[in-house]
Amino acid sequence: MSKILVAQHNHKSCIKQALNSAETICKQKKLRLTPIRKRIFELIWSNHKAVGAYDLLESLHLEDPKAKPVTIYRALDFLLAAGLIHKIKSLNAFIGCLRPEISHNAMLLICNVCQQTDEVEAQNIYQNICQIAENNAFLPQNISLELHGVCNSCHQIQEIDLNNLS
Amino acid sequence: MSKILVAQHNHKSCIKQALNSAETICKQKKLRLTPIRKRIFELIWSNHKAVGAYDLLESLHLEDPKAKPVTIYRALDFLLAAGLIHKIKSLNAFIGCLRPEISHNAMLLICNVCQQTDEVEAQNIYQNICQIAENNAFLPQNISLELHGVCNSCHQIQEIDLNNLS
DNA sequence: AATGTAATGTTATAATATTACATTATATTA
DNA sequence: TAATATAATGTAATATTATAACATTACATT
Repeated sequence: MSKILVAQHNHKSCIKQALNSAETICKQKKLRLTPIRKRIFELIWSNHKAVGAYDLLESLHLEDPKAKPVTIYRALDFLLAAGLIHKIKSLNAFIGCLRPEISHNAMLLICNVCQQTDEVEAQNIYQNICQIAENNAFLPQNISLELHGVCNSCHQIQEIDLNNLS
Repeated sequence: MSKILVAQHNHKSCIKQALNSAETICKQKKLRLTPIRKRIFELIWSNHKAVGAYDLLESLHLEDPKAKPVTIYRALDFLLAAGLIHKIKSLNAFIGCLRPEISHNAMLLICNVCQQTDEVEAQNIYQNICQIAENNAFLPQNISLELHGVCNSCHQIQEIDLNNLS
């Protein structure tokens, strides 16, 4: 089951699409997606797991041994500001945004088993949150909503494993 | 307005109540609220602002110059596990839990102006989140929900300031 | 009192992130 | 196009947050 799902996901086209999208957005917003920024964006997109800044640095070192932490953090700052990636605060890690073209109210679903992160629309939750804020006379500026758990694939694998054991 | 609100809040009794509550809970759960843990709990409760681990260390150093980071982190781990404090992931900081006696589904309201943090019940949001998770075949294990913005007091102050200026 | 478990002491270091200043590349406009 | 301003990158140092490993002490249980 899991293997089939993996096979179905053509990640190369996934990266390509993300890059195209990023380039379009940067052109529109007149932001400069320089080679470094683009490369780090690609590295973030190398899979669907959140990646730490120093993991990125390690990857970049293969191509540019002189790269320094600040290189990574500058690129991350740019990509965050451009809305092209998310920072997962509970992990101090970064993940590509699945829908950068629209300002969306998303919730991150972070799998504790396979570490893959998904992003789903959560407009009504955001409305709910803003309502509660309003009830408390609190002006919302930034929402951080992260859900850790077990994704569908991993859950199915666990079920299968349990069946095999019994 | 702000001054009146501050005056209304008797923080000494606030700390005292938090401590009583913590002691009751630890007794119930057979957890050991040792002097160190208790002291760090008090330091966290010294105001309603989230506090960093190294700020706590600095405070503790006034009483115990030999205290080390790990002393703080161990106490924090204990207090977190006991449900007596929260970690605010977006700040890497810690805050006393307002309702440790009940397992509650809370949302943290973090003021970007005065840094004070409030905690409000958000049962329906949690239900919402779990519903969306279910729709995505995702098993929720842990929710991190942090809302940054401007609290009532600070908002009122801003309004007053604006009035004065005009 | 003997023993096992939990808590703390102590040292070192890992992991994450930023500051400051020099240099280079790009954009703007004179 | 050259002059200038602004943005991006290079480089070194350091700040901030957090954990690992092992010794010792305190506490709980028998």
